[in-house]
Amino acid sequence: MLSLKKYLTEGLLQFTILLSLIGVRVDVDTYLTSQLPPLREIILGPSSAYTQTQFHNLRNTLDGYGIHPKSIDLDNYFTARRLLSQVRALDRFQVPTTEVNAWLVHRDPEGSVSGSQPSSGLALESSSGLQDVTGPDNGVRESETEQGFSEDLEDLGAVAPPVTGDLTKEDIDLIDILWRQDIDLGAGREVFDYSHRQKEQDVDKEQQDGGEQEDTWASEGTEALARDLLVDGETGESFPAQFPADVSSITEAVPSESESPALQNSLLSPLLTGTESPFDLEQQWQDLMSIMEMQAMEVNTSANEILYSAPPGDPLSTNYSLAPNTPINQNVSLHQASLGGCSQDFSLFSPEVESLPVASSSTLLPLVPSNSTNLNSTFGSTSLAGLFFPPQLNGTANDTAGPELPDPLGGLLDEAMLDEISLMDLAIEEGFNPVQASQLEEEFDSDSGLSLDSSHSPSSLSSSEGSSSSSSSSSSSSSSASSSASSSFSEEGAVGYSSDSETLDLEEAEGAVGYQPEYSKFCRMSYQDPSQLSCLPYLEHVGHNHTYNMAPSALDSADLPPPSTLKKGSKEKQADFLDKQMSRDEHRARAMKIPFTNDKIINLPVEEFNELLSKYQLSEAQLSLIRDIRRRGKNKMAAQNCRKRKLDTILNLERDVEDLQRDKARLLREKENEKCMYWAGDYPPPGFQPQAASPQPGLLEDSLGGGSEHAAPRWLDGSRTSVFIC
DNA sequence: TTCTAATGTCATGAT
DNA sequence: GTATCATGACATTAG
Repeated sequence: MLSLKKYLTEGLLQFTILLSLIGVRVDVDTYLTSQLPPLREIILGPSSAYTQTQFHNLRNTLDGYGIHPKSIDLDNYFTARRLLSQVRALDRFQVPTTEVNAWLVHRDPEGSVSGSQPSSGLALESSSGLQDVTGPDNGVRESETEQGFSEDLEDLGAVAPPVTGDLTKEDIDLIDILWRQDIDLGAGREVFDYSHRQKEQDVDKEQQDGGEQEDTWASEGTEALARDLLVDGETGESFPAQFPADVSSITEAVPSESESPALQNSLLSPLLTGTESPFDLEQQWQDLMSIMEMQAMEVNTSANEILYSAPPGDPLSTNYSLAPNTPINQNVSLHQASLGGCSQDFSLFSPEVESLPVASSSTLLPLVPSNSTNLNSTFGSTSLAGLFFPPQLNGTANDTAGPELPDPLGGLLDEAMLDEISLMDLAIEEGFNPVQASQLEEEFDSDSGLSLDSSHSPSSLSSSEGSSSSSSSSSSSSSSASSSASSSFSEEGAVGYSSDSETLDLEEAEGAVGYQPEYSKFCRMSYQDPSQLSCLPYLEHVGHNHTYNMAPSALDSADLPPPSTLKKGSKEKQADFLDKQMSRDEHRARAMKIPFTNDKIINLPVEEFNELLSKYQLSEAQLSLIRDIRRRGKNKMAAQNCRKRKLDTILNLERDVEDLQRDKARLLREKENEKCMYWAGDYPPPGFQPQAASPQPGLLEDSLGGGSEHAAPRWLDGSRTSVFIC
């Protein structure tokens, strides 16, 4: 294909140049840019802008109707979706399932660990593992190695290269992708690396031999670690939780680095499923049962006691140097996050982590958890939650979880925050678009009987709707153009073109549900139950507008507080603003008391849409309006798509034209540098010895060999030229 | 006041 | 026949 491209491109250009030399004007741009899509695709490759797509079908295949498959932001979509899917796992405890992916990924690089021979890995790594503990140089070297490992993901293969003869290149690529996802999660390959764990196991074994560990310690740690294993929602891969979801997991996560071999086995067993010996399978079952037991038991206190009762002489306890009153929860998170190359991985989210002390001379692991302040300061910015919560919220959450709070419970992820994460999780499953989180929640609202339009304030609604209906239905221009600008809510999301009007899209969505667009992403739960805001102190300042469906007059006359309150005044303004933001169809829908939002009407698949219609007793007028709204909404989306596509096509054509012009100019310059061509009519000028220029095959008919009396070659059209080399 | 860009809507054809 | 999409044409609105 490449050669074909090259041939076509060069051939056409040469052809064009030759034609232009004989006076035939050829518009290269016309032929090469867009007028011949197949030719263009041959040369430049297929363009999604020219692909017809059934959006409603893709809606199902793309796990929701959030993004258009032709969207150039599809990569961002998947990236964001993956990140959000990781976040959603934070609030869930997921029992490690028998996923073989992790095991395949983390096979011993030497190939000596055949799954049923864990001891071989132990033998291979035992010496180095000991050196890591006792030798400061080695510790530093390991940290350096990890740093380099995480800095260059391509070098990750050196840590645990999947040296397996049976693996194909696709397998290796898949493994690397899975690894990268683990890296994104903050779990370095070492976390899953059998050899690496075996190394730690050796350390622990030595310590256990010294009588520095207790059996209860190990059992607690086993359960803790097992519970800390999460399953990637996207890949199904088990991985250690970086952010413990509850206090027990947090407090127990600290000893997870210094537990007994049984603990290590528990960590390994979920990852070695399918390839481990029957003993390991049995061990895994035991771990699983212990996990189930731990779910019903509160063991954090005992774990803490065990943790703090570690002998002071214990090198590991010295390393972690945890005071009993030290809030360790987030330190633990970071500590775990820093395992292996995770510290660098977390630098993806915050470069501050890179400035952390990587390793001390006596530490086995690069991150020193005793530096609680530093770690806590970085946690807020490095946590995944920080990716999705505004800094303000994140900062507040960090404060609540900071070391200044004596209660270690205060550092946990707030349950309400986890609810938010769950909500975003649901939004992911519906197509990631955050706007659709509101849509999804609206569905919940509808299911719970909390009608969006009618149940909030029916009395005021009727008044407002009456006014709006009279105005909107009578005068088509009653709604401003801003409403149209904002009405692209899930149109953009549904059809995929990520326009610059995301904010406006949100406004539209909020216009439907009555939220302030700025806070829409984080106030979903409060819509159903504002009291839940008490659990989210960082959201208390959010001025919720629950009067969105009230007419301004109703807002004035109703139970509005005195206008002296600036906050309330802004509410009123926002209500007015949102009312103005509504499109005509929204006004009409409210006037007709349509019990669901326009977004639903427009974006639901036809089956669900019909189901929705069947759920309600709607009049003919309502049904007609709903169908009109759906038709107009879809057409609006289509129009936006069409314009966007048209614009993209124009821009692409412009770019192609520029490129081709540049190439053409370059080729002409090169040609002119090689030869100076004179148009000499039929005969060469006197004094010049004609040298038959090498004619292009098929373009010139060499008449020299044809017995012609003229020496000059003859063009196909019969004209004769002489080409002389300067 | 006019022009222009952006957007919504309708009609129509295609799938 | 219906639903949906694509697109040209026109209307409206804001700047």
